[in-house]
This record gives sequence, structure tokens and C-alpha cells, in this order.
Amino acid sequence: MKDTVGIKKIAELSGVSIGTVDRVINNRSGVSKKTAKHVNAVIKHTGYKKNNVASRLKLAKSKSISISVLFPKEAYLEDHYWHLPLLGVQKAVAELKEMGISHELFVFDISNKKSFKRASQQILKNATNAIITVPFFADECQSLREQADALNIPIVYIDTKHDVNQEQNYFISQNSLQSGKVAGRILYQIIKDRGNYLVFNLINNNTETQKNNLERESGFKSFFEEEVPNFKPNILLITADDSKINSLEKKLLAFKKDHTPLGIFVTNSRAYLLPKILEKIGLAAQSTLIGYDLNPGNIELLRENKIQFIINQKPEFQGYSAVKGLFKFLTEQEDEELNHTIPVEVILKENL
Amino acid sequence: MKDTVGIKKIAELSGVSIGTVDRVINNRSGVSKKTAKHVNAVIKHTGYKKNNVASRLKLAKSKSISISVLFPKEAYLEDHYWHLPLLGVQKAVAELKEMGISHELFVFDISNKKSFKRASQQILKNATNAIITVPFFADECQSLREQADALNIPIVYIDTKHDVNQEQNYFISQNSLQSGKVAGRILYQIIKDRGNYLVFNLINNNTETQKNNLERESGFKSFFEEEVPNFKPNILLITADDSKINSLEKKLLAFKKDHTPLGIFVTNSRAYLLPKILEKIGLAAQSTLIGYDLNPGNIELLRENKIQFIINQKPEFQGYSAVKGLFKFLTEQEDEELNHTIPVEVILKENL
DNA sequence: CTGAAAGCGCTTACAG
DNA sequence: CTGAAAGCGCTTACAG
Repeated sequence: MKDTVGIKKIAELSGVSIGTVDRVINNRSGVSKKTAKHVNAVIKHTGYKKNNVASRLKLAKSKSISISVLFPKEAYLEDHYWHLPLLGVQKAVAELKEMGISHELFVFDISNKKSFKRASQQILKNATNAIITVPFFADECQSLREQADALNIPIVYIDTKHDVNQEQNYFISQNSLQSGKVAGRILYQIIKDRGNYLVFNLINNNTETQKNNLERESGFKSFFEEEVPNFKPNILLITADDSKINSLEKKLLAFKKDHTPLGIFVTNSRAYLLPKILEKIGLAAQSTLIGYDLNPGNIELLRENKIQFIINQKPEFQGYSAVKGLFKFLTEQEDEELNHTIPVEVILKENL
Repeated sequence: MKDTVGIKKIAELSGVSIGTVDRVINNRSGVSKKTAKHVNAVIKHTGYKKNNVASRLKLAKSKSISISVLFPKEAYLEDHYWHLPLLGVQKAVAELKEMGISHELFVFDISNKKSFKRASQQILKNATNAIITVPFFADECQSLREQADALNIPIVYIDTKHDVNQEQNYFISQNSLQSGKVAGRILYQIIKDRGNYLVFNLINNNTETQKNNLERESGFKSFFEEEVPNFKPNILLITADDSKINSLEKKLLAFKKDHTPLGIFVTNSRAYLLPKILEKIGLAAQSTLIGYDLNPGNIELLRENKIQFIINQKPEFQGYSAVKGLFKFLTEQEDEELNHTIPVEVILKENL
């Protein structure tokens, strides 16, 4: 391995002490312009790059990086979707713990904006270096954003991309429009023009994440417009509250008449609610069902072949990437890993 | 952050010097049994864990880890499949370079066993700490294995799992049987019992990696046996040399007669050879094509919707995982990351 | 068989 | 504004 230049070499070449070189590298105050300029020239010339391993070894105790994670309280439940990004966070923190990084979990109630506000205030009161959360509530995120900006604390949102325009807004999430197109392609391959399409927009809350569902729906329709423009599919959109799902039977019965194939796209994680109903009214055999997220209900029905496809958002990977990206940003000022589109992963029984 | 115990604390609690603690931790010679036992007891009691960041900082120069990568010579070609695992290797090495890790690329000709042998001898002559390669040639791998064992050099094979039985054989590859089942499921969803199935086993070499193709084929058939046992699909297997592919036209014409759907599974990366033939003999419209690997030809045809599905083996990820896993093994003696099944990733135009 | 000391590359409190 | 020295946790050559 050829000798890499270190701070010592730079000091030697610049004719200053390593302390001064350190000040220049880290933009600390107290260096004359002339010296700084000279040292910077040497740095550029030699291609010197700070050794972060050494840096973090020194700083691990005195400047430990603490990341606050603000998730729905379901993150505590091992079976729940919101536990998965937490697992990813924990994995990344474990990998980096010798570099002096730790995290703390804060939770809120997704049906209660105030609980989000309260938790975020608590986070800002503690000295934290970064925040990872989910943009459920537009106004509250906006206000958190402003306060965090003042303290120079970066925020990484996972799961959903909302359209706030500030700087330092980082998003690690799937492109919902694109995932809707994937669903469109898959169902179209199967149903073609021989049957009907059904989009279920099941609502169980009214937060920002609902936007994901609408974009997925829109992506689904776009697929047909863009990819098979001459085909005008019969797409029925059913928007319904979870609790009213049983009242839909009559509506669905219309599809039974000719036993034509039925492609069903559920725009959120609750595809598992449908198979029972489809069986009850005798639509199961002619249906192909695609939904989102590998929750226990969906997994079981994939295994039983009652759901055919699941689009996975890789929530664990989202949490993992958020921590890794933040670490890179906080130690190297590189933020390109903090804006990250998660690939649309297609899961069926055999690659579960 | 609560104070983690370090070597200093262990020394203090054991009443010995840190030098002795280091000897015990790293199983170095020259420690009395009594001292070792006592220190080990303290280590167990405190839950001490070596700080690898500090360790690697100290060792980066004197004990740099060097990984030899032995790939087909096509790894040099940016457009080629074998360039991808190399990119993954490079990425992982870049992430770990401050920990004192480097790699060197050696190449061989896949049509020439001797070139593999020659390159592997050269690797063994240099002092290397680990080898990453592809098991193209069973005998040569076996012999490499034996020599590497004697030198205590771990080998990680990517791409293909072959059935050698030694210890220290690590494989990072996709489960070919399983990926064939995925292909079966996808085509069955589309074709059902309304059409015919075609499996193309295109041969362009006779190395061990050909086993992948056979297992994929076998997985494809297994899908039908296991998942739809009452359905006896009409599956035609076509084994052909690449160069003879055009002579197949007559055989394929048989499928044209009734315009029934045709599900085509190409068990290797050369699905891109088929669309032109299918178009020429008028089978394109009724065909659904699934193949392997995101090479430029397949990508282009996915974009044009002339190939419908590609199964990706994530070659870049394979190379990346091999390096990360080796690093963990060489620094922490943990080898669980070195046996790794790559998920079966399903790609279509919209999630390319 | 064991310990004291130097050093990996960086950071910081202190002295000037 | 600048430098000399100590130290992060581990490793190693050297002395005993």
C-alpha cells in the first residue's frame, strides 16, 4: 500500500504544526489567512483526504453522534411495519458504534398531531445531531423543519416524500408513482384486455402518507396511458374506509357476472383484507391481487397464494440507509446518500 | 454514551498490563495459563469487545488486508456482466480503505482452464489475505482450495454454488432453483393453462456455471409440480448452442398455429437473442419472455417491451458483500456474512 | 512470561 | 495566531 499523506506530512510540507493543519482542515477559527491559504494549497496539491477512522476514534467519546428517531409508536411492536425501519436503524448504528454513534427512539401517535409535536419538542430540547422521522403531518413537519434549521440539525424523512421546499430536507423513500406503474405493468401482463381492473384506496388515516396511495393510484393509471395508449381499460376506483369494506360486496358482485379476469391493485398495506371477501362472493378464482408491504397478513396470504404480488418498500433498508447517510453527512459533509429512491421490489411466494 | 470497557480497564481489573491483555485477546503466545484464564474471566465478566476501529487504525499500514479478485477477463469491459461484481468490490474497498484494505484484480479466460490455474498460482505466490473468484472449473477450484487451505486463505465464490465439501468454502450467490420457481410463477400467472411453455437452455460454455442453468430449468418445472400439481403444462425444452439459435425457427413455428400464449424462459443471460427471431416468425405478440441479468441487450429490450421480465442476480451486490464479509471475517473471525443467498430480484421496464 | 513505551492519524486544551 | 503535548484504544518491538 503506497503511503497515504496524513496530517503530519501536510504539516511538514507546509512548514506549520499539525495543530494548525487540523484547524485549516476543519475550518476552525484562529488561523491567519495567509497560512490557511498556503496549507490549503498543499492539501490540494497532495490530494490529502482526512482519515475518518482516526478522527472518529479520537472523537467517539467527546463528540459522540446522537441520532433521534421519531417513529409511530407501533415501532415498538415486533410484528408491525414501523418496527422494520427501526431494525434498519439499529443495524446501522451497531455497525458504526465504534465510530461513536448512538440513537434514541421517540414515538408518536399517528392519529394525534400533538403527540408528534410534543415528541419533536423533546428531541430539540435534548442535544441531538440529527433526526430521522416520517412526514405524517405537513404543518408539524414544517415547524420542526424551521426549528431544526435554526439549530443546524439535519432531518431525514423516510417512507413518504412530501413537497416542502426547504434546504436540508432529505427523503429516503420509494417513488410511489413509479411503483403504481409497476403494479400496472404486472396486472396488465396478466389481465390484458380480457378483464377488468379494480383499484382499492383503503383509507385508515388522513395524514400526509395518504398521498402515497394517491400517487400509486395515479401511477397505475399512467401505466395504461403511457404504455398501452390504445387500450382503454375498465378501471374501477374504490375509495373506502377500512371499516366499511364489507359493505362493498354488492359493488364487487358486478364483476362476477362473466367470470372475466379481475386485476386488483390495493394502494396500501391492507391487501390482506380482501381475499376473505373475494372468496365469500366467489370472485377469488378470477382475481389477481397486488398490494404493498410484507406485513404478517400479506405474507401469509402470499404463501397461500391468495395474494399474488407484493411491492416491498424495504423499510428496514430505509432506516439503515438513513443512518449510514447521516453518518457520512455529519462526518464528511457529503449529503448525496441522504436523498435516496428505494427500488420497487416485487415479491411473490417464491422469492419471499 | 456510557463508558465502554477498553483494554485499559481490563488490564486494571485483572492487575496486569495492557500488553498482556492484548496477548490474551488475540491469542498470542507467551502468556501463562493462569494469567490468561484470569484475564479471560474478566473479559467475559465485563462483556469487553475489541474496538476494531482502533485496532485497524494501528494495523492499517503494517498489516494491511489484501484481497485478490480472480474474475473472467471480461471484468475489464465496462459493459460486461463481469464488470459488475468488480464494481461492487471496488465500492466496498473504497468504504473500508481507511481500515487498511486493498484489492488486486487477476483475470482468466473462461474458455481456458489453464489460464485460471496460472492466475491462481500467481495469487498464491503473492501474500494475499483472501480470494474472491467464480467457480467456473470444478477441478481447478478444488486444487486452489487445497493450496489455499494450507496457507489459511479464505476463498469466497460468487455467482455459482458448486458442491465441494471442504470447510472454508464460502458462497455468495442466488439460489438458482428458487429463481427458476419465480420464473415459473410469473409465467404461469400470465399463461395459465391457455398456452405453452418453452425453456431455452442456451449453451455457450461448458463450465460449472452451466449448472446454474440446469437448476433454473429444474426450478421452473418444480414450480408446476409443487404449486399446480393438477396441471400438466406443455413445456418444451430447447437446449442449443448460441450459434445454432437460428436453426430453431422451424421448431418454433409449431407454436404459431393457434396463436395461443407462449411463455418463454431463458435460463441464462442471453434472452436478448430471442426477440428478433420471435418477430421474424411472427410469434412475438403471443410471447412473454423472461430471462436473467441486466446486460445492455436485455435492458434495451426491456425498455422496448420485447422482453417482459428479467431476474437480476445483483452482481454488484455480490462483489460488495464478498468484500464486506471477508473484512468482518478477517478482523472479527465472524464468517456468517460469507454464506449469503442473494434475493431473486424481479425487474420489468418500470423498476429498471 | 510480563511490562513500559512508542506510535497509528487525528483532536484539543493549554501555553505562549 | 501558532505550537507542543497528551490522548482516543489498540499493537508491537524491546527490555527484563
